Amino acid sequence: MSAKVDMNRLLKRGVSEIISEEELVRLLNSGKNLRLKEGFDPSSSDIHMGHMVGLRKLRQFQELGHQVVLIVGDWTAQIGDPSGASITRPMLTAEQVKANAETYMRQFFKVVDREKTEVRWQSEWFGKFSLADVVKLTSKFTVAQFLAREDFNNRFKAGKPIAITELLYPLLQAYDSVIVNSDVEFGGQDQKFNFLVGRELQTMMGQHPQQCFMTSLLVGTDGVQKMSKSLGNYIGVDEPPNEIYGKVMALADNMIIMYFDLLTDVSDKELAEFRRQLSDNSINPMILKKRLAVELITQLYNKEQAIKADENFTKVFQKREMPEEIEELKVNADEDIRDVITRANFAKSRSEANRLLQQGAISIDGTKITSGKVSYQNGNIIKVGKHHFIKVIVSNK
RNA sequence: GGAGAGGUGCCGGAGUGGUUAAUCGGAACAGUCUGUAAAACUGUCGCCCUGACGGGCUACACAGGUUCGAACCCUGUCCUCUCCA
Repeated sequence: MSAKVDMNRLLKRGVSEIISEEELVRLLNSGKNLRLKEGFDPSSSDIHMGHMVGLRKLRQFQELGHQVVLIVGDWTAQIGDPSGASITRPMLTAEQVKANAETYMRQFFKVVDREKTEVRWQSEWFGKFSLADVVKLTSKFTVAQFLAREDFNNRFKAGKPIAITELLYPLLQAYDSVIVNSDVEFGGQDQKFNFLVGRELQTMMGQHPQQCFMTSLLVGTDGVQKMSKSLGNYIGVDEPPNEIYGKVMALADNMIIMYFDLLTDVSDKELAEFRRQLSDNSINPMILKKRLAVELITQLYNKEQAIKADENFTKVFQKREMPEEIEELKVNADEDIRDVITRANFAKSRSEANRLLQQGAISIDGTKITSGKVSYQNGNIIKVGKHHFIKVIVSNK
């Protein structure tokens, strides 16, 4: 193992809290191959940049030779994580869980090394659980212990409901740690309580308690709330390069540094330089966002795709030219253009298409259209808004 | 078992008999501007006909009812939440 590991980068960048850091450093220096536990809920399957902060950490640990243990929470998925706002979640069928898990893992391994990952399904052990086992497990903890958790405490004080199953969630998660003999558990800061229960349970069961590695929460594209799928302020890991590029370019300027810090490998020195340039206005923030977009797409796809997306952006959005590839659509010679753009999915309804028409958002070969009645010629390019294009193929009846 | 609160458009949340397709905020979309798919500004934002003017239809949990007229009043049903025991 390389002794020249950049501990600062590993243990500081994108890290919110480590319990305990001292012990973790000791373990890292011991030469032992650590088992790094990360769990996920197959109730949702998409990974976004917010998750990527943690996945990148796993990757960095893997590069030091450690082993990731990925837990598929097919059992806890049915309970719902209390850290979320909503308590009730629909029960998923076995097929749904399986499909979600597969999607999740495909995305997970865009960042994490599959070769150094062990995948375990909760049902492997909880499937055999009896009521007696559940009672035994619950008997190890008290209500007071659980009420110490901030989320539970707040809700309790506010007279808001706490489902009994929610209390079970941390217990099950903790039990996972025992089963896989976890050395370090990874997750967001909101997982702290669950992680700590894991430590206690492991100790009770005669294991060395796991270290808790909590990564920073990434602020979403709205610039206010943490990135999450349900808030719709996310950039998905699985989105096409052009989408990712676009969403990055749409970020508010004051988020640039945070994204570089948490999601890329640019050095601390360079980061400081970016900060300076932004504060004294010696650089157009747009330039940095382009760099950020390229870095991210390179990580998730490859350099080539990143460059392609970069070129596409410059062409289509900055120079307002047409993209390289434009989809084709067959139209009838006398078809109303509002029907055409509705059919092309540029408008949800004809009414919406009509509004676009009135707003002057539609043009054919660069000429603005004000009436729905137009005649087409093969190869006409219809443009809707700033960046929707379609090439017309006239079909004669 | 008892007491109470509430279910409104993508989301949050006003409205409590007529000028309400329904204030406002957010999201989204369009336009202007710009060194940026940042910011700012303007507009649009149920469906359908119309280039526009204008018109039609469907909507405020569900089903009935009262009324010239109901998201708003009454009855029933379903659902959610809180408190006391």
